[in-house]
Amino acid sequence: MVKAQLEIQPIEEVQSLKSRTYDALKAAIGAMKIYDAGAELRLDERALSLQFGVSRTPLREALAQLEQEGLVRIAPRRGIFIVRKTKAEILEMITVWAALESMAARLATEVASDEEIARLHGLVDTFDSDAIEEHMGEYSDANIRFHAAIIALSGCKLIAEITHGLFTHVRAIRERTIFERDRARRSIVDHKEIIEALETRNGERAERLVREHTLKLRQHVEQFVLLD
Amino acid sequence: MVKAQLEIQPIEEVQSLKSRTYDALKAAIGAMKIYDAGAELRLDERALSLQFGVSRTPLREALAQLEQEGLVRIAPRRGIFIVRKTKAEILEMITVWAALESMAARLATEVASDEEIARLHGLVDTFDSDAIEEHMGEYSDANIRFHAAIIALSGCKLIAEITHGLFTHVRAIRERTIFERDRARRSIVDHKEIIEALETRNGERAERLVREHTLKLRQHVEQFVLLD
DNA sequence: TTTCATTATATGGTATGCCAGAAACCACCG
DNA sequence: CGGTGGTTTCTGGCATACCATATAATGAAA
Repeated sequence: MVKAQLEIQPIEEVQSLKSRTYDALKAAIGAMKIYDAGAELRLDERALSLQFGVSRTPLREALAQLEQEGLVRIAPRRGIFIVRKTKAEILEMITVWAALESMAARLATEVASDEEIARLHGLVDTFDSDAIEEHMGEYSDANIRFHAAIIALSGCKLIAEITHGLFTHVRAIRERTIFERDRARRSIVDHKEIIEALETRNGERAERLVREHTLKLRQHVEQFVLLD
Repeated sequence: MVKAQLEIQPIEEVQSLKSRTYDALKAAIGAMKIYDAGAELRLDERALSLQFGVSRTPLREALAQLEQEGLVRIAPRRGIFIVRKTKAEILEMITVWAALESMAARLATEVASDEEIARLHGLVDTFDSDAIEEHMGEYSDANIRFHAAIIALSGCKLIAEITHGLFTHVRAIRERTIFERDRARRSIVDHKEIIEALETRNGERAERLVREHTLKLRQHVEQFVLLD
């Protein structure tokens, strides 16, 4: 049915080539298996400018932003390289994640509505029962969504922003993670406990559970992920 | 005495105009009272390029980085504006700070040496006794150094990096903070407690004290800082 | 005098060309 | 055959010119 009134939609804000190039580059880097042995980490400005169909100027501005964000390193007169994070750096990222998400959980107990918290159940129940093994691939995504949901519940945009930035880096090593099947199951138990703490508005407990849960991940990565 | 062998020293790594412009711009913005009423928030590319004596290209790359960092906003065809953070955003930054520094304190109890922790005393004892009122200006700096020291003790570079970035924004409102004289005194008490928790390797307590201390600051800013 | 359309101008966006440094290549010499 | 010095080439750094759009200025019509 066509509405009687004008369909006003935000004018197609044609973004600048710089920002579009930025997005495209970021996506391309994200989709790349940069930790594989033979991975080509060097970026060629002129080649990229041809591939994207833009001149080097907006491309370079996009690269400058990616450099600021830590995704690439620009070596003057040497080349532009995709940055491989060291294992130590990944561990630090997870540590920061633990700090931020646990704070988010605490905030959530103060500001989130009962309905919002209840909605978390939908993000864990999906993987109840024994179907876990078959959905291991999906588990990781669902896992991420659960944690993102808690952060959203805190209402703190900055925490969401920072953790999202961290995720960009961390997910690149996801494929190098050896998921023992038991981890997913234990994880779900943790998640349910976290939800319960949120529901009972127990800020201290929610914070602690989230922190410990994420620090478990850190330890797991430290033990089982091969890097460097 | 002149040594018999050549004095090799790292060659003066002349930074690119882009990065030098970035530093200069960041410093200039930092030194500016951007929250004053009549503050000129608009930046003129061509004027800046003349003032810095560089062309617009490296200047724009520096601006792109500052935009990524959230210090300026580039409105296509409209202008480049220094970003004023809203009070809500400042509060979020302090919240993140609390989360990260409290995690840093926890880490410090695990990895810092006794000597390193002992050195913290030097950062609070300075303002012992009643000399506080006269040094109110310096207090703020010393305060910052104390917190930075704890973060350094954690050994987590990423926490240091992120909080440093936050500080860039937060210090801009420092001059708008009404410091009741009592706050500094209570602050010192808090600091001493924190040191004690670190010395006794009480991670839980150190984390809690730091969090509560910083959240006090948040509440103080919420109550007494005028913005927007 | 006010308003609206037109024009001018200012400002950021993009493309391009040249420059300098670094690396690769090569020829010459030991 | 290996190493050294010179030359070429490749790549990023920078400057500049031009373009597109937003805004200001201007003037004509109501």
